Amino acid sequence: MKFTVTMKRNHEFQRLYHKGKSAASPYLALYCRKSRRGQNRLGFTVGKKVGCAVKRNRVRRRLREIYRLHEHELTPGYDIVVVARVKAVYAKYAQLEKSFLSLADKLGLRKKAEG
RNA sequence: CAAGUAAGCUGGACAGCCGCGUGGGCAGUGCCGAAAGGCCGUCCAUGAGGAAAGUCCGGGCUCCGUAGGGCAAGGAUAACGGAUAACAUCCGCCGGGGGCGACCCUAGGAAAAGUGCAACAGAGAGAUACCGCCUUGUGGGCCUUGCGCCGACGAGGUAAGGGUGGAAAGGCGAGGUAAGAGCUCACCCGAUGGCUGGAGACUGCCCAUCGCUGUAAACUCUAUCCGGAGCAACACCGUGGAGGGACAUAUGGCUGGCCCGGCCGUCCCGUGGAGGUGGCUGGAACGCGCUGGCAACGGCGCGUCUAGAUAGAUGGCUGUCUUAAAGGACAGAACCCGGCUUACAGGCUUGCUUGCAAU
RNA sequence: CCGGGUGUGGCGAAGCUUGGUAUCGCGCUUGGUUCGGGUCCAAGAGGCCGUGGGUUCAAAUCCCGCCACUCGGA
Repeated sequence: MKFTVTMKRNHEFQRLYHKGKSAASPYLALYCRKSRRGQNRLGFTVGKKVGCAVKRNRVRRRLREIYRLHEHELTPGYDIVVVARVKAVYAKYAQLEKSFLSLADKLGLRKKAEG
């Protein structure tokens, strides 16, 4: 992921939950906030409620893959947090992908489609 | 063939494209840096489990404490013999229980060291006479006048029978007796001691004595074992900050109109928050062969190196094959080992038992 | 990684130490009182004591395994 660093600190997540814009679907919740950097910062939250370690890992890996494949479509300069909900465990990859893209559209993160 | 029982194996394979962690190589006069080095690119190798889980035991390792050891407290374990670094694990075996059987289950020391508890029911729960049975005394009733029968009150004997209970104090039979009673006898059961066999627990067509409620996963007693904490241990580096010392306290800067006042420097020592590095994987290791042992397990030889992350690397798409199905069994290393417990779609192998059929 | 606590009618709690009858408050149902409702009075229903085993004559209670929730420390 060329234009992205990961977010690790708890207080960074807390700031986004309180001050960022948000959008939600049955599978995911998305928080974002504009920053002054030239690159995006990305964080994932997969709570214990989702399931055991294997299930949490599977969801997180799928979400990271979705982000990686669509990174070039997003406008840089945002902090983004993706929160997985309980239903995400039972969702297929395509459903998660569709859900993520529609949420990104809602928050205006995607570049205008060119051509 | 069906039903069952025990043990073990497996937990998809291969290929392509994009992407990730670790280790190594190469290259660009690429980028950052004073340098060491780091980043980017590319190639190669490698990359979760049988339970990695729960964190229930045992050990290694590290630190703390301790001259060395003992006692107490607290905790754990509990037939016997062995295996092991050790264990509450494993193997063998004994006793008890279940099953037609293969086989399975078993916290299995001491109740005669002492204390406690045993509700309700029942006459009575180491203690007993409620009903009953028997003997006898007193005073009645009846008529068939007898060594008669009936019931009442009292004194005593009895543990056979009744009912209660989880349990009534060895069981059954015979003798015996007023009625009864291990009171006596035969058989059986149990306990203790001796003898026999066994390494031992234990055992027996043996002998003697005795007949004792249950509960210790109630307190307790006996024997054995245990110092405490845990890789967020621990060691090192450590912008800043707080502390101490040395130099300088002249000039300068900031606050300020000016004076007074306050703050600001460099080096060393030491503490050590955030963060970083080590600890970090070669080990009671794995595979094969030979060998000792009934087995657990041990010995010898040869070969192999096989995750090491730090918000945490295995994902996405596609094809082929095996398959009834792989799309969705259970499930993700976090210092490392030995066990235990729990979860698990299915598939496969072997031994044994019972039943049916055929030979 | 280490250590502790809780689970009992619909809700909140006692009972567990020292085993034998599951109790209390609110709520619920029915009846009465009232013109009607509340209050009050009387009666009643409702609990595999989280789950699976074991010890015991007998387990909510004692012991072991598991599940869920929760607290503390490094």
